[in-house]
Amino acid sequence: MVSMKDISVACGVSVATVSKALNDHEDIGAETKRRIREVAKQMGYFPNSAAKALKTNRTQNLGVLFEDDDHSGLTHDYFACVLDSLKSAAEERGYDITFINSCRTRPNRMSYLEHCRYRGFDGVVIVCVNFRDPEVLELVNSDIPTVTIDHLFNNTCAIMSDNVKGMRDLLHYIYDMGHRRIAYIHGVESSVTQRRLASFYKTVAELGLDVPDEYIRQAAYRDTKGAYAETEKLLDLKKRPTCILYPDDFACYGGINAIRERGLRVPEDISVAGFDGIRIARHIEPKLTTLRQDTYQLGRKAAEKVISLIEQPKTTLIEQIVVEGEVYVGNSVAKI
Amino acid sequence: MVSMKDISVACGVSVATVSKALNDHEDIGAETKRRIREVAKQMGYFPNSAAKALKTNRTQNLGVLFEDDDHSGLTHDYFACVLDSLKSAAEERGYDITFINSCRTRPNRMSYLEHCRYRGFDGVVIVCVNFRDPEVLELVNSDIPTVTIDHLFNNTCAIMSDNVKGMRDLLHYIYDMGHRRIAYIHGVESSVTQRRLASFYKTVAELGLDVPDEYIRQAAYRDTKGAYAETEKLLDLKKRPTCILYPDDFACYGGINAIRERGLRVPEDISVAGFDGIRIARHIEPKLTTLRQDTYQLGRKAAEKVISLIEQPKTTLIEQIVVEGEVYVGNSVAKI
DNA sequence: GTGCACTTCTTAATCGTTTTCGTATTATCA
DNA sequence: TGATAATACGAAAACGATTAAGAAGTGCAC
Repeated sequence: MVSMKDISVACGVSVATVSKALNDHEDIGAETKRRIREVAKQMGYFPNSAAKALKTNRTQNLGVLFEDDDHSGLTHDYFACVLDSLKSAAEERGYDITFINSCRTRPNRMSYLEHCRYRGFDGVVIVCVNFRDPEVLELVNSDIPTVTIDHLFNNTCAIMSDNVKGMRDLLHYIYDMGHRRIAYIHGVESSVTQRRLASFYKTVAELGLDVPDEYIRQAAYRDTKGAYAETEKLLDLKKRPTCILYPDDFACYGGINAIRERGLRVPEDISVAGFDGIRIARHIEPKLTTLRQDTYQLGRKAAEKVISLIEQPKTTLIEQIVVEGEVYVGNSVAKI
Repeated sequence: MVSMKDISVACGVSVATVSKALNDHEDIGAETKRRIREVAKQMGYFPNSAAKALKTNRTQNLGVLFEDDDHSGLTHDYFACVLDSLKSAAEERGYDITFINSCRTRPNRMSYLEHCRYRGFDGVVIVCVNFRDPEVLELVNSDIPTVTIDHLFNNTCAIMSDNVKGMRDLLHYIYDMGHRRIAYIHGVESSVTQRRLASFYKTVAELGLDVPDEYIRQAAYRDTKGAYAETEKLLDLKKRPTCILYPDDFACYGGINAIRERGLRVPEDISVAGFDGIRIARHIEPKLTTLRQDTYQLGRKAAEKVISLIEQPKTTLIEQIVVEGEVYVGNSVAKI
């Protein structure tokens, strides 16, 4: 590794001068700057991030907390897409991304916050995690700039997919297709679920629909088995729904299986709608009608926000940024 | 941040003593060690990774190069699963994971190798990248311990999914189900494709099957449109295949769509098989018969290997580790 | 009592930067 | 001409750790 020392020798100046020249301080002569920079480039110089971090307390590195109870974080299409977008946006701005270690089994492990301090992350993005975890709270309440995705704390920035509008739009579409008996198998307890569920109730009320209690059921996210089972119960009702909403696209396929196994067709006999808009759902028959969340913007905004919190702490608002999704019209909801 | 200095003051010893106590050097008295450790824990001490890295030239951080031409790295189920497993295995051993910046558009950007030196990665894992990229070659040829996944260089360790055996097993299964006219839509040029294709030819020869040239077609990985188009051509043949192999599960659905649009059924009229074993393929009808690659082992072995290259450079062999997959029997291949 | 070996701890240099403060040189002006 | 200001650079400390080398203190043999 070529260091500033090497450059200073080559140029016959001090390391201080080299440092200042490369960082464009104004007390270095134009010609000297030029020469130093040229030599630096030619010698293939790049700074040592550890030394720089030690001195400046800045690492240009973001920590990403990305874990899931059922260990499906990275393998979860929605979150993977968000992360991918987050990564690109951060890299464009010169920040790298490191995972916050979530291994719980190591002896002498650090808490999330400790790990962040250890690595000196300039900021943190929290995705798809258990937001009631005390360690997450500790992190959120620390002085490290933090952005959460799809969860709202009162003292951090949050990037939220607009689940309220999303659910409303989806319901309106389904209503417009003629459906009046709409069932909703919602996800398990979480703020996202709450939002969607609240929006569901509000919207059906607005639309003047009658939704019997048996139409509201629950299955975990991405749980095809659970969705299958709940769908069966819905199909057993004397007054069947004409359309069923699922927690997410993945689970929706569990429901489709249940429907088809009874010899019913999707969407001719029963319509279904998902949530998320995972890629493959556009390539499999029936193409899922679903609320496609804007993962690109979610990831990008998260990166932008955390970086602005880092670089302009004063001027950056603690706010909630909402990203709208859109109804993707497949062919899983029939016109009736 | 509490530093060793703080602990040394609190304990009335020198920082050197603190450092050695915490690192369990043997020239520190047992009682002193105990006291120092207790105080350290109580004060909430954790080392500063930057300072440590600066001094030791070790970061306990792995770089992961994870990019794709079509920018589908993280959103690609197979690679996402590999990365997830890699991450877990690395974290269990105390290593963190940072993405090697692959943003090509930044002014003054670093090459992959430069970025690795800048961050001081102890080792690197290369996944799903363009292996002909000169920057990748530069990285591979450097002195940084490197492990590649699914690609073989002659001077690095490689973790390979056993595509040869995989293809053979899959073909044998299909053969055993009675199929004699088997078509293969293979992926585009890559070492993985070569291996699978070679294994395909070898196996059909062993089985004494006649495979007309029109049965061998090409479509990009994960390209449902391409797979759709090539499937149509196969269906147009006077002598249709009874079973079609696809580059991967995702593409397979493109083929299924083509088949169904002709009013044919899968698998009753035409059988299909995928490759990869992505999660959702087990939940959608027809459940794909596919070669399920062992992403858990691939990621895990990669982490173990690169860490052993780092920690025991002398004793670690430059080798090729092969991870076998298994035929996942769905119901997309009919018995005939 | 002296010498020697152990054990246990300290001193001080070092890693590659950044940054404050000081200094030498030149320019400006009364 | 001499004082002052502006410009361009350097010396040195500091960030938080590691580590080689050295220095006390203790115990033991003779």
